[in-house]
Amino acid sequence: MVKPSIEQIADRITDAIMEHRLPPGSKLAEDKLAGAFNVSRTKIRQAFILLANEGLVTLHPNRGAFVTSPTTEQTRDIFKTRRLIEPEIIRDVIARASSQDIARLRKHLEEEAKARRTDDRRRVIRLSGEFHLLLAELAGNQVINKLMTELCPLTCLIIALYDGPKIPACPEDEHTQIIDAIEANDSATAIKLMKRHLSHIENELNIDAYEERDIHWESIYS
Amino acid sequence: MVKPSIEQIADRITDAIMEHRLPPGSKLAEDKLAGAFNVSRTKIRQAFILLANEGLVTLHPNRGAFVTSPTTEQTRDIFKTRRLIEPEIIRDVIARASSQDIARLRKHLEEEAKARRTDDRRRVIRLSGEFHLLLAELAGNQVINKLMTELCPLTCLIIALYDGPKIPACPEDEHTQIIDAIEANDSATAIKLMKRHLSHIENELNIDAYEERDIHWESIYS
DNA sequence: GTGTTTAAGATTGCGAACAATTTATACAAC
DNA sequence: GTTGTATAAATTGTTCGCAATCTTAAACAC
Repeated sequence: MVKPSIEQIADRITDAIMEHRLPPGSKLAEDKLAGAFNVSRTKIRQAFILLANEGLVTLHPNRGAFVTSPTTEQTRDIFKTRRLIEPEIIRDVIARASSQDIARLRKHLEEEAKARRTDDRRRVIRLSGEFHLLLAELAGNQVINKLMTELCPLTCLIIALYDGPKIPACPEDEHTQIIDAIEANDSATAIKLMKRHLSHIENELNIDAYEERDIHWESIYS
Repeated sequence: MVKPSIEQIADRITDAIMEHRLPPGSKLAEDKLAGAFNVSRTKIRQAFILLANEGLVTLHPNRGAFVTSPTTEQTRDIFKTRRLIEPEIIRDVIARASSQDIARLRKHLEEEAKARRTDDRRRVIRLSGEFHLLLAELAGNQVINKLMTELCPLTCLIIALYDGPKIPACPEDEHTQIIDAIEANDSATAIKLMKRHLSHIENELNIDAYEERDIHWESIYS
């Protein structure tokens, strides 16, 4: 049995967070994870450093690692950034994507639809996020791609925190419409749909219910 | 003597890279750094993980950590991303910045000018980068701010690799003009100037081999 | 019953020691 | 002079143990 690398450990934890198996606020005990992955605590700590740098995990000194609970400010910043970046991704995809790439996107849509039909909610959430990751990959900008690989899991975390009773992460047909517009080289429409899509997700969140999560102690005791 | 945190170690190394005291390709030996910072190798390795995640350092398994030598593709992606993001930063700064914030920017321009007058080239390079970081900070978007704190040192690295014979990282007056336009709430002009500014930097680069120098750790981290 | 103090237990932070791997050196062969 | 190989040295990768800190629980006072 070969031991996993730090990145592999971080990826496994990221997957668990994206699928909501590790809800926001979960304690990540070093010993438990070291046992689960069959490695020493050192490697777990190193994986935590990676995850903390991406914002998925928050480290409290001497107290341990916890799955981040994004604040409303972070939520706003994340969606604002995605609305800035993903239109650019679409422009690049339209400029660069081959027919094979479009086929990959279509295949991904199939996977999403299948997961939806079988009511595999966790899989739906992850695949919805990975649709945006696939687009970022096809755009061919490594900097933006890396940024998206951080923002997508964070968005999943936000959905876990704030999502309404029956909201599926991303409405399926919106993804399909975006790909239709991309395939038609209609960047204006694709960008408009993407922006609307992101706004849909953000607006479906009921942030008000959880406003107590980001309390400004300074303003209270000033 | 209090021991530095992982982040402080990473920041010190980042500073050294930004000031071109650690040129691209430099080997970062764990023992040497552990001695320089008076900590165990464990913390140095953790700092490396942070720096590698930001792209400043490249880890070669069993061979060690090296200051990254950005490729031409990475250079293109970094500048493309900055041209996308920094106009948005300017919009936000114009929308949010107080007169105090403008004063901070003016003060920074003073610092830059002073470093230029005293021919402190390393300081000029770093301050030029930090001007963009200050703008990002004032924009108030933590996601974008974090991205810029990664892209700026990388840009310094690129300048170290590819800069021409006598190009000062950023022409001084361009920064001043951008602030003038921001203070006048003229976002169109400020954005145009910023894009032109970034293009200037990118276009001044010439693709040449870099010269590897010997590094004296004691003098750098005394 | 509520709240405080104290002690035991558990967890994290750190560094030293050991193992695995690479790099440097010496030397022989061609 | 170069190439190849074997050995030694140096460096990285990992584990383990100990100290510091936090958490829990029990004992105690009110």
